[in-house]
Amino acid sequence: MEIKSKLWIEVGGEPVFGRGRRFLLQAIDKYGSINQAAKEINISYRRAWSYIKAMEERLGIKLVERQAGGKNGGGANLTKDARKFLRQYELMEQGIKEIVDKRFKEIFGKDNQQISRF
Amino acid sequence: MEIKSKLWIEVGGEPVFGRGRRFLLQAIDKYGSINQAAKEINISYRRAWSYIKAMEERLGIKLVERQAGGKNGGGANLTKDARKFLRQYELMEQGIKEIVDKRFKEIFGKDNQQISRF
DNA sequence: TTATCGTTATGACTTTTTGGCATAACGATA
DNA sequence: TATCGTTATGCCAAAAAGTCATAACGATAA
Repeated sequence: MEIKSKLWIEVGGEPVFGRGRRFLLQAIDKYGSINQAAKEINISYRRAWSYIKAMEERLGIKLVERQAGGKNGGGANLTKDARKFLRQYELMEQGIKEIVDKRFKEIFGKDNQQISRF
Repeated sequence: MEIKSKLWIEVGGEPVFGRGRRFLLQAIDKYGSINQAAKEINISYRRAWSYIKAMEERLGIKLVERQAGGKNGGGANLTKDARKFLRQYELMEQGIKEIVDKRFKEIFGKDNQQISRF
C-alpha cells in the first residue's frame, strides 16, 4: 500500500501543466529535440506533440521553438517563457511529495502494519 | 489559472482510494444506501458499485455491508474497517490542499499576474 | 398468500479518452 | 540533388468511463 500525490495547473477547467509535462519540457531542454525527449520519458512523439500543442493553446504562450528540417534534421528548444514557467512550477512542487509521504507513514504506519490488521 | 492537487492510495500499482471514493463512503454512511449516495455525489449507481467492488477486492477488506430487498428495499452500511480506514484517510488528506494552495499563491502570485505578463 | 417498493447486482452497449502507427514535409549539408 | 533526423498530422485501435435495461431480493402491507 502506497500513497500517491499529484499537482497540476488548470486553465478554464482544463489541465495545462503537471509532472509529466514538466518532465517533457526538461527533457526537451536537455536534448534539443521533442523526439529524443519523448523517448527519454517513454511516451510517443505523437503524445508529446499533443501535450505541447495543448499547453501552448491553453496558456496562450509559446513554449517550444521548433524547426523541421535543417541541421541535424531540425530540433526544438524552450522559450524564455517556458523556462520561467518551469522554474516556478518546480519551486511549487518541491517538497510537497515529501510532506505527503511523511504524513502517510505517520498515519498508516511505516510498514503498513494496519493492512495486515484488517 | 488554478492549482489542483490529488492524493490517492494504491495497492500493487492499482488505485484503491482517493477523494471520490472518500465522498462515496461518507455518503453511504449518511444515507444507508449506495443508490442514494451515488445520487448525492452525482455518479451512476453502476459506477459506485464498481468502485466499491474494486476497493474491496484490492484491499481484501469488506467495506460495505449490503442487503438487497427487505425493509425499505434494502440498504448498505459501512463496516467497522471502512470507518477506520476512512478516518485515517481523512486525517492524512487534511490540510494538504491548504499547503498547496498557499504555496501556489506565493509562487505564481495571488492574482495570477504572471499570466498577463507573458 | 401475494403484490409492492426501493434496494442491490450485473450484463451489454455507447461514448469518450488515450495511445500508437503511418506518412508527409522540412531544410542544412555533403 | 540525395540524405538524414527532425517536426507535423491524419487516421485507426484500444482502453476507460459512462449509460441503459433488467433481474433478484425480502420485509411489509393488503
